[in-house]
Amino acid sequence: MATLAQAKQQFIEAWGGHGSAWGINRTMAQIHALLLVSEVALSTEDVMGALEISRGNANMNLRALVEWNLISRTAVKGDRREYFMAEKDAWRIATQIARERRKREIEPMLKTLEGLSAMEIRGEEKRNAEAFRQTIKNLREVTLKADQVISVVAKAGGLAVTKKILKLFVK
Amino acid sequence: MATLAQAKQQFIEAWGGHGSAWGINRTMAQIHALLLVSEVALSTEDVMGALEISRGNANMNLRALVEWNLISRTAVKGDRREYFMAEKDAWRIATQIARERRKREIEPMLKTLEGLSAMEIRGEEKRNAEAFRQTIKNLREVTLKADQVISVVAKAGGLAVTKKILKLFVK
DNA sequence: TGAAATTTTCAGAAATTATTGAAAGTTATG
DNA sequence: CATAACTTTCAATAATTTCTGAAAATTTCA
Repeated sequence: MATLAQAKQQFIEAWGGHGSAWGINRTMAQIHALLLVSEVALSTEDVMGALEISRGNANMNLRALVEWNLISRTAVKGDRREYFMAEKDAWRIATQIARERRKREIEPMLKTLEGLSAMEIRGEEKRNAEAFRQTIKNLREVTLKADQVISVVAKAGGLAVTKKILKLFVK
Repeated sequence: MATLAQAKQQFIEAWGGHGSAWGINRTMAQIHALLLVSEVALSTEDVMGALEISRGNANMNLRALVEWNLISRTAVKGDRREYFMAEKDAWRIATQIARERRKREIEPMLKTLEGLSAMEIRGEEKRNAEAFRQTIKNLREVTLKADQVISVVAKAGGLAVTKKILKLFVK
């Protein structure tokens, strides 16, 4: 039987580990976890202390989390320091992550594929050039659909709506 | 105006770059790209030559791609070497990647969250423990839905079906 | 079976990415 | 406006990941 502090610690470590699986670094994910399970807003110093990391590291990753819209800066009256608190709504966390990853992974890929589509190819091998062009076109089309699936889900009204939609497709 | 070879080269480099954005390493993505735009199956030597990489590197990443089900081994008669060819159907490529990432990113996260859910927490701070438990429960629920969304799409009959489904939700 | 061809492994090297800590930069307040 | 409080930057370093190349293992075929 664990204490609350131990359970939180375990969550922070696990979240840190998973973070690296989906493209954000361990420390950023750990800070996110720490704030997710903190009852109060935390200062940079608090984060440094809790995770035993340097000021520079804490600062850089807090800023990144703010950019991802997963945490926000907040003021504590009578204190000049900046405090941070996490978005706690799981649905918003998920859609925010989806949005951000879409921006980082899918959009650049679409740009690349569109660039290649627009490219004119000189040369003799008409048949091969055509096959290449078709491969790119198909990849682009599928990537675009993935993009749309993510957009639709990220814009859906919330978990309840998504559940209903899913029910239509899951037997 | 580019030659076909130049266009392919550009695709290989771009695909390599994007690969690292979604968790597979540059070389693995480049090999995948190379095979995607190759008209014929290629041997390990061919891949080493085309991308100027070592045998060990080529071998390891070809095997990883086979594990991801993005390429397959194939035989060339009269040749004892193994040859590799890529799945060219864009829809299958996408669903295969989705499946694999779901396995690597979502499943472990669900395991973690379930473990934490099952954990009994001792201690005085009933209210705080309850809030923690609720946070985990919500994260788990949303992760599960994400899992299902991916499953549904990955099992859908193909691009055409997905397009139709999407039309119901995109104005 | 045995020798040649091919594939796999893996320890060390190289490349990349993350972290530190101290200095520079900013901002608030007496 | 001077100084203290706090935040940001960044060059050096550490940690991690990827790659190489040669040796070991496996497979094929005469």
